[in-house]
Amino acid sequence: MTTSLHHRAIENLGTRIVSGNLPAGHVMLAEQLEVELKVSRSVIREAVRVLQSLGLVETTKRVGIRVLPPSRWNPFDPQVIRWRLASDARGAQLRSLAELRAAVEPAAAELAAQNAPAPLRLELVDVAYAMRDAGHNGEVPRFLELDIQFHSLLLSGSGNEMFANLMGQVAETLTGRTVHGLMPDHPHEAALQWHVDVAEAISRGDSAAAREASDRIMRRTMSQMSDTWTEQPRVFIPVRR
Amino acid sequence: MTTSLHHRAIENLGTRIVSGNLPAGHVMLAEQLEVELKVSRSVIREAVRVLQSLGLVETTKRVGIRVLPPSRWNPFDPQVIRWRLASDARGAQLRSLAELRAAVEPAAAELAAQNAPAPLRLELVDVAYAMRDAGHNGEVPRFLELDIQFHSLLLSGSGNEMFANLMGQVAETLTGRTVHGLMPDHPHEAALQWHVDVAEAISRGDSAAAREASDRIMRRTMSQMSDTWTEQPRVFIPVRR
DNA sequence: GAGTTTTGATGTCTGCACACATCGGTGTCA
DNA sequence: TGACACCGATGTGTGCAGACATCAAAACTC
Repeated sequence: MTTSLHHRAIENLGTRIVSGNLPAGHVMLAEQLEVELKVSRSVIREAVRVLQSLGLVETTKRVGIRVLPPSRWNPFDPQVIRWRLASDARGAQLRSLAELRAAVEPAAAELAAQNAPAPLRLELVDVAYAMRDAGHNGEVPRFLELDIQFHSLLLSGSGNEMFANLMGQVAETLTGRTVHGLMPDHPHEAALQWHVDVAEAISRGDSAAAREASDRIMRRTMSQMSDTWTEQPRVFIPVRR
Repeated sequence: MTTSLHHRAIENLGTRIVSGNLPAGHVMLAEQLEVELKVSRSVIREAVRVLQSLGLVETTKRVGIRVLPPSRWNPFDPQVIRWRLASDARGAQLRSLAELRAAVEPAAAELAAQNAPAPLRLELVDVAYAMRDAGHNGEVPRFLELDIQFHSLLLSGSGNEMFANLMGQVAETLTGRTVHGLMPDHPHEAALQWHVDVAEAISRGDSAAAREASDRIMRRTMSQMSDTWTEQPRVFIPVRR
């Protein structure tokens, strides 16, 4: 009752498709889904429309509802990301997000140093120092919270709405990293200082220093996580012409 | 006739919302939309469901269909990007995409040098040299085509499906740049060589050189376009806690 | 001001007509 | 006789109309 029926239908089909349970090329009939999910046609139709806009299925007359291959999915949609994180491809999704983050955050730091509003800069500095303290004291949950806030502020301060939109996904990777025990109780001392460096550089408008310090953080986290990813298969999306 | 009714309804409402014609907070009634667009209720409902999944509207009982502020839109959705490119915010959208591209492409080049399949590397080299020739001969349309192909191959070769998915948007920015007369008839000589450098570096698996050459290309294009963007207002998305 | 009732919009279900892609049969021609 | 083009039957999504259920905002009562 808490969520609407069509929403539940979307979740059901979305998770099954992304998990590979419903493979690409598999065709379903609207009528069959009605009885399977025990909902009416209108609910099915609304759910299919949303899945269609996400690139997960296509509908063809006289054929039915066909599941599309992963290369057609919208990899930036929050729902698709969530479903992938809940599937066997969780590792590959985390790597993709981490690579994206590693590319974007230094650029965001550079832009934030140029454009961020003054209050945001001040808050960023406060959070960086609070992070350092929490890290020294081994307060893991508080450190995670501040870490998410720091990187959210950084992305938001870039003034690029696409960068800012990655906040949610970044939070996923950070929490995922701590939940999976990939974070030590006491974060690396240099990394803590680099966060402070980023905040201070942004605060004084030094875009080059901000980018460089952020880049250092990203390179460290990437090298830290790369060990666990080597076995993840990479997917090459063909070029559409 | 070629497009379905619900698709036309999505286009109609999507363009009007993104253009600001239907401002944030504006509420509509499904019944009212039926008569306005002269379609049945089911068409309206399916369209609203899709717009809801894009974060453009929310539905509340007893209130209606409320338009959400831009901070809630999904800035990575291809439809949203297309609507923004067709609106007054075209400049801001192009800048966001260019900033994203500038951040991602060097990282993609680095990854491609490590992971790209052999045939893709060869094709990339061919395209780079073809680009250089087309640039020297002032064949503008052919150059644009090859330019798009080059950067598509690069992103695709990274093996990161999120990077690869930016192909379409990158094509938009490149065509938009030439259409708007921002491209000279004879591209910068050094830039042409940098493209070759990227391809060669990827071909021989030199990830550092690939990143550096790609970074040079990006820095040049950004500085080239920055003049036209200075007047575009930046939007700061608040941090959600 | 707190609790209750009313109200009005979305949410869900159902039956029907239509459009149209696919498939198989029919007819024509070589 | 065989190959091919045509064409109608069939099945499925698409669109429509109307009914009832649900639930939260708003009005009302105490």
